[in-house]
Amino acid sequence: MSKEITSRQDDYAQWYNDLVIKGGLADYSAVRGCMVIKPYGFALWEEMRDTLDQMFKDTGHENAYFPLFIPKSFLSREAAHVEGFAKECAVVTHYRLKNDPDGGGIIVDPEAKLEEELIVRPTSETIIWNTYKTWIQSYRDLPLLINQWANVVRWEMRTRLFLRTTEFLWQEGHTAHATSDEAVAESRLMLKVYADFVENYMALPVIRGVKSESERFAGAIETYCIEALMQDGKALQAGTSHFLGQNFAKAFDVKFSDKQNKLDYVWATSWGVSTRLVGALVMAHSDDEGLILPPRIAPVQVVIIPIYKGDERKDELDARGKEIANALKKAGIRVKFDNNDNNRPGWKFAEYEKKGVPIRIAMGLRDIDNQTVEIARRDIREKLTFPQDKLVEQVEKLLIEIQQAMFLKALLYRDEHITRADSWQEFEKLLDEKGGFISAHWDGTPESEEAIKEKSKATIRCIPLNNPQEAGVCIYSGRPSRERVLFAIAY
RNA sequence: CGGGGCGUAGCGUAGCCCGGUCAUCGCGCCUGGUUUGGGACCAGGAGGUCGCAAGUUCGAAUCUUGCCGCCCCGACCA
Repeated sequence: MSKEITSRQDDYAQWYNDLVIKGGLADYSAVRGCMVIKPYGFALWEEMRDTLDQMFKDTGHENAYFPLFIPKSFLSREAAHVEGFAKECAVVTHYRLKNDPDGGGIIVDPEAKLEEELIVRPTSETIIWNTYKTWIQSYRDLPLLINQWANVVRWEMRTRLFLRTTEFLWQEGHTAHATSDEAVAESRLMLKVYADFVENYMALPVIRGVKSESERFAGAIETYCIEALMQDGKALQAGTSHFLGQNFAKAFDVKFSDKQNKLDYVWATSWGVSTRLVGALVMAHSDDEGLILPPRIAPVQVVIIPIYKGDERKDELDARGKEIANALKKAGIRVKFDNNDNNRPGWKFAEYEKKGVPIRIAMGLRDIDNQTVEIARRDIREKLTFPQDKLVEQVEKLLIEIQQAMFLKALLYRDEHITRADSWQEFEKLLDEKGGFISAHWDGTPESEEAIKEKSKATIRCIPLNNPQEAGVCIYSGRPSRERVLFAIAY
């Protein structure tokens, strides 16, 4: 990313929009705040989704599906929850349209008003816990470990492609447990799953932590989160896992009999990641030439581009290209052989760079004669010539190398952008000039947190897990503090 | 919902101050040909109620008023 682009916020927004749109991931739609995810973008999401889905299953979870609509009364059962979501709900009030008797178009039939309005789910805790009530009677029914892949709607005031759209795709896990400890362990386990996925597949280092009280999920006792850093120095919450205590069990009256036949409310967790992860990927890894996708989740890992000379030996080039593509495919590599003759090689090079394909293999007559190919790495934009034999091994090795290099580059950037501040002046100066995470003492009160947010726009992103205890004074209030927490301007 | 900017062909735009061959240019698209190692070239062609509505005027993309939509910033948030 160039200096000029980082220097101004609106240019950075433009840079990001261009990456998403020109990279072929998504477009704005006719509906305000919603986006169309294009085939390439959806293929990327599918790679991420399928990987996560397997990780959930490997940790004992099952998929299910719950309704899109939530009766209004459900939402009000948990007080903090309703407060958190009421302001951004889409509401269904009618179920029929009719022709306008005054001519012209079509109108909502006033006679088709619903007795109880339906809320388009902003999240599914309420409808799910209403269901769990009928599923859980005994400790033998526990733990209940369910995930759903779904769309949700939150009527946000301002939207951004992938990062915040009115409708978005996500997964939400909702589990029920016999003990508090078990539920806490579950929410921590899922945080680990998320962190592993984002770091190992998305090549994006994250900080694991817990949210402060005021940043907590509406209805949670504890919110665990992973926080990533974007190239403009702003933080992005990449995933959350909540320990819900017995709040939802109480609100929806979900009790179980333990081994001693004693009735108790169950303990709950919920956890989710969304298509926002795609946005994180784009912002964290791209450069001015376009997207850079990490090999492990790139929908196309290798693109092969033949370079023709008229019709001369075209068949030979095609045959050899397909052969190489098949060999790579057999090794489990996602490969595309692009011999579309409508575009010239230079155009294709640029196009696949914009799409972030990790490896490009170019092959012309020169290569056929020399038994070589040209391999170009997207991440460091390096071109090298390799012999065709052992190409599969070479590509496999390179994909791993790229994955590692991308993670290390992001890690280096992230670590360089965690800075300690010991005074308010230092804190403001860092926010203004450097950005990133700022590690500073905080007195632990919501009042100081709020005042800091008000004055600096920075929020507490998290209190890192296993945070070292260290005596100090709050950068805002001057009162004693036991530990540093991470502040940042966030998306 | 506040502040800023913008709506002209599929996309990006010039023209708007100062009303009158003015609907500009680039990309893309279609046809034919030559091409293909970093976004090809030549020739020909299609595509527009200048966001919508009203007003001023002999005459409006251009001036006035109202509306609609979009983007960016802020508040809100994953």
